[in-house]
Amino acid sequence: MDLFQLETFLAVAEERSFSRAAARLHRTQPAVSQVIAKLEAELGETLLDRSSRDGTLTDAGGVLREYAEKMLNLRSDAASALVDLRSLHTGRLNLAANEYTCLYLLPVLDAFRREHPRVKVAVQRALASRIADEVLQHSVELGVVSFRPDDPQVRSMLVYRDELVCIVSPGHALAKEGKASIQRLGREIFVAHNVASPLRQKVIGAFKRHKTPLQMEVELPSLEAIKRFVQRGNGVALVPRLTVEVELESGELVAIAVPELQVERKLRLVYRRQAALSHAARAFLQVVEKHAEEHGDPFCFIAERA
Amino acid sequence: MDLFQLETFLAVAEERSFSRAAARLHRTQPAVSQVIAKLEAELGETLLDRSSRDGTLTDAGGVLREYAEKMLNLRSDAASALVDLRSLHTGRLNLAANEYTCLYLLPVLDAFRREHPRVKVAVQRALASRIADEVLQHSVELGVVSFRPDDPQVRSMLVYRDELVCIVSPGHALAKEGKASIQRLGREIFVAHNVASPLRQKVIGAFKRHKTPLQMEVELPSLEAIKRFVQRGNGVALVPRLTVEVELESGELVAIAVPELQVERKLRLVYRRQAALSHAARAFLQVVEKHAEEHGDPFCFIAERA
DNA sequence: CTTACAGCATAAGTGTACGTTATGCTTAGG
DNA sequence: CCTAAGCATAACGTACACTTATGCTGTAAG
Repeated sequence: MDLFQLETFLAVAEERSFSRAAARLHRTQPAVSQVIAKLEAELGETLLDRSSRDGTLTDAGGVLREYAEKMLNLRSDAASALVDLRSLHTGRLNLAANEYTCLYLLPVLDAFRREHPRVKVAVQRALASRIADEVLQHSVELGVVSFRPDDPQVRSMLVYRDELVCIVSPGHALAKEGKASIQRLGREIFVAHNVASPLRQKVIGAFKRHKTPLQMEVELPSLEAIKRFVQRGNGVALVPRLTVEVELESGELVAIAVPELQVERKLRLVYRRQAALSHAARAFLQVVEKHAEEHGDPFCFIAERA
Repeated sequence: MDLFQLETFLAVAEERSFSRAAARLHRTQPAVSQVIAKLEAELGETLLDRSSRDGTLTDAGGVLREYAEKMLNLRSDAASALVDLRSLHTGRLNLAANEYTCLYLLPVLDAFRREHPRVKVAVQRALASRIADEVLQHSVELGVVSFRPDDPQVRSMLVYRDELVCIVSPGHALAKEGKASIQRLGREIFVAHNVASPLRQKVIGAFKRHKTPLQMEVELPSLEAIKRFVQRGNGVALVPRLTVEVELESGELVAIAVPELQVERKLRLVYRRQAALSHAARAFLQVVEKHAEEHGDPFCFIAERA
């Protein structure tokens, strides 16, 4: 029992004639006869009442007709579901990002949603160290990380350049100056993020190189908490510029240039392989490219390892 | 997109491997590869992520899988529905009979229902003259009539011999005698059925042949009414024995033998063609045969024009 | 790093099966 | 009784799908 046979059978049942069905199917009458005969032989049932000459179905034919209609409907449903998927009228996009890189996603997601409003988007918060694994295990399709993953199965694409920026409250002694040496910073209380990250190591390394003591006596669990703490006039913090853009703009926080501490952060989209991605994910990559092109620096899009 | 392709696709999706799917389908691995490749080409979509080597589906593959499962389930549902039909676990039997011949059907229907309790039965009351047409137009599959239809498309089978019997009430003058000549009957009031039927013509003809006047002054619309009327002591009536068997047994009515009025009634099942009948109808014919064999005369089954 | 193996793709050859044209059979209508 | 319509059957060619054989790629082991 095949869809091809059922299609032929339904045509005969609807046209109430072998010859007319053949015409409709752009085949000859014997072809139709043979298909029906084979189907009947396979099922062990007569499907059409030849004696009546009016193409009436037998009881078995009537039963089969219902199922045949359902199956053929499902086939066209499936076809249009695939078209929907391709044209992004449906679909789902699973992303992973950590607290900080998540911020990068927001404007891109905005653009993506505008272009493909029917595609569901889910951003899952994850530790940066685990994102590559999640991509590999199909938990998510795309992830945002701030370092190049070493697993060769994971492709990545540079999507954003960020930098660490030293922030103080507007009322802070350093705020007026607008810059400070690393030695000067050493006299301040450092507010740190209490997650082990490559960022943290870089900062500690820089201080060590300049033989400057680092007073890291306050550790807070979220960037939001760090910002609020600094804003109240408590010490200084080194955070990705992306996370404080709004506050720097509004003057709630002030950035201090520290020549010895120019730490660049490269954000990358990581994914399995272009071909293995869903239509939604591929479309997302396109939006990212367009977004990068439109915004230029610091949204400097550089394709690496395409 | 064919069920065969979908079956292959589902096997691969479930086994998460082309090779294992091939083994399950008793085919070789290249065969599976080719089927999938062709399906993908036809749909213009990659269905399986080859890079992952763990047989994961792409988004299109995931969408297709759902539809494929539904379709294949429908196919097996259809197959078992046909088996149900064949084994008479389902089905429907439409019959037609008139007021009188309906009585013949009752014990047969009883036997049929005992054998095939899941088959629905509907007896439609119809005028004898229209039953052959209804059979031809597929309104019903089987009909019971008391004459051989002349339409060559309608097959018939003799299933029962009945006779006309003259009935009077137990208190009637003729009841004691148990028999009467046609001339004697001529002196009685005849209660007739007010439907034009071949039966009626036969009776009138017999009286004419014996040059006996026929006092047909009461016409009633149903056999039930005629029986009740005669039972009250009003005249006599000629009715099929089948319709008064119960009353003759219980003594509510008395049969009078009339040598000149021996009218035999042959009941026939009419139908289109054996091959065009539903499983239920064919089973019904078998039950009729068995019933006739078991009960012998007057259930004398004679196959005519098989 | 090299090798071996696992797994899918590709190629070439073969058989089945479906399509075609030609024709026969059955039934309805003139 | 003859003709026409409609389905079945026959004969034949082609195309598709299965097979075996082999290539390619990525992964794991030596």
